[in-house]
Amino acid sequence: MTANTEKHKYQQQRLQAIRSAAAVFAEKGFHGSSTRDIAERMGIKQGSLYYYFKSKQEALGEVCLFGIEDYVSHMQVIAASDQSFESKLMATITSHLSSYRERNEALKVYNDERLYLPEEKRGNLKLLGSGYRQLLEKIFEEGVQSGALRTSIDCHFAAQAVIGICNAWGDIIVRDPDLDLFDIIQKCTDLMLNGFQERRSSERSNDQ
Amino acid sequence: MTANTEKHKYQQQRLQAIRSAAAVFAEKGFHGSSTRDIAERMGIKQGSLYYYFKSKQEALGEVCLFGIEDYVSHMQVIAASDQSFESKLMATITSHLSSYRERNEALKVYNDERLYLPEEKRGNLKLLGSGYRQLLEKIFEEGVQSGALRTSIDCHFAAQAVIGICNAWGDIIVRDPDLDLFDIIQKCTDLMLNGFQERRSSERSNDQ
DNA sequence: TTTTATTTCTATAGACCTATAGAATAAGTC
DNA sequence: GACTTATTCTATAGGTCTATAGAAATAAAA
Repeated sequence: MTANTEKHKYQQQRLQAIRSAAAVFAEKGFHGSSTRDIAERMGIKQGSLYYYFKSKQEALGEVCLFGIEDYVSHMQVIAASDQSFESKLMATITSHLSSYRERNEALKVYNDERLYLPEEKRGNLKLLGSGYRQLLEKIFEEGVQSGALRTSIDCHFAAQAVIGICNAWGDIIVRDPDLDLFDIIQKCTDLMLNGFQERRSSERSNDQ
Repeated sequence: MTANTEKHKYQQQRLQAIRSAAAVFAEKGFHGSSTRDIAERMGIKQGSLYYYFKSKQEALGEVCLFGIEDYVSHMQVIAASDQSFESKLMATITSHLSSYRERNEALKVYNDERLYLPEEKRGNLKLLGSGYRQLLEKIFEEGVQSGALRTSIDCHFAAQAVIGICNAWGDIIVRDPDLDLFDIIQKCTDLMLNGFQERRSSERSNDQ
């Protein structure tokens, strides 16, 4: 019984350490946090933390990975599905913003602090992150081909814009937990699809 | 002559100190930067910096203020003008993104590091920042009234979205100075007005 | 030149921080 | 219980950092 429920206690505690580090890093930033802060949050002494991490920087790496791993894999599921473009876009936004709500600290740390990782680790994470963006870009390309999107749009720009707006709202969501997540998801999706402008029946040609 | 060109040398050097602090904070974050880094960048010794700042935190406050003051005042000009909604929106995006290009470090510092300021100073800056957002919100409200925008849009959401997307692209612009600023400005404006979706002549009613 | 004011320097106190080493305790196994 | 392994603790070396004090240098004024 003990073997199954606790596995090795080490794994549980290490996960706890990652979560604590995520919370502290999110609040104070990587350099503004001390290993004492992290240890205290999980109820152990500063020195004991090094039983779980070789260094503070390794902790940052684990937090960043923890922050994006399953939101990237979720995107793979969305991209592989055969829903309409509109559904895929909404699913992407939903997934992205929900991640902020649920595992908010770690994702925020990934966005804001990953540049303090050593070159190599940052490279690995960058692969994950740009994989995410490329999947989204592909969804847009398919949207263009299927006729759901205007042919004039720049899919790279579009993917960056979606990610950017999700991160911006994610930041706001993290700070204000009372916000209606679904409302924001709908409005973001609507913005991406339709923009804010009233549609005129008469086509204007003086675009600029 | 000396009185006019040099004023008191103090003011020039202090401005130089603010710029140096902005550059260093933008690169390494507030807590990741040392006063030695800042001093070295302006060619003086660490201790000498305290002739211009009472503390490192005061330096951060000055950088943040420097970062947003004229981009806020520029927004006041835009809001008070009597251009069309489309022009105002584009002017806003242009102003915002150009700020990133020109005074990029300080504005980035304002966005990323202001939360490390003491309560009071942060409050002052928040007033400026939310003044900016309210002006933008008002532009949207006028757009709705004039019929340029759909009546269903949430102006608060819209303003946050514009700011969010500008900051997201600002971050990208700062890291990649080769990007075509005007191209991004146009695409952002187009996204906000029209979205990505192809316009159908037949109106669909199953919106969701 | 002498005097005064401005700017920068050196040196350091005092605090905090990371990472390590080795002791101590708890848990598991025979 | 005796033995082994896993987890946490205490203590500290060695480093860096902020902020201050007072000397030195430079510029301005008299």
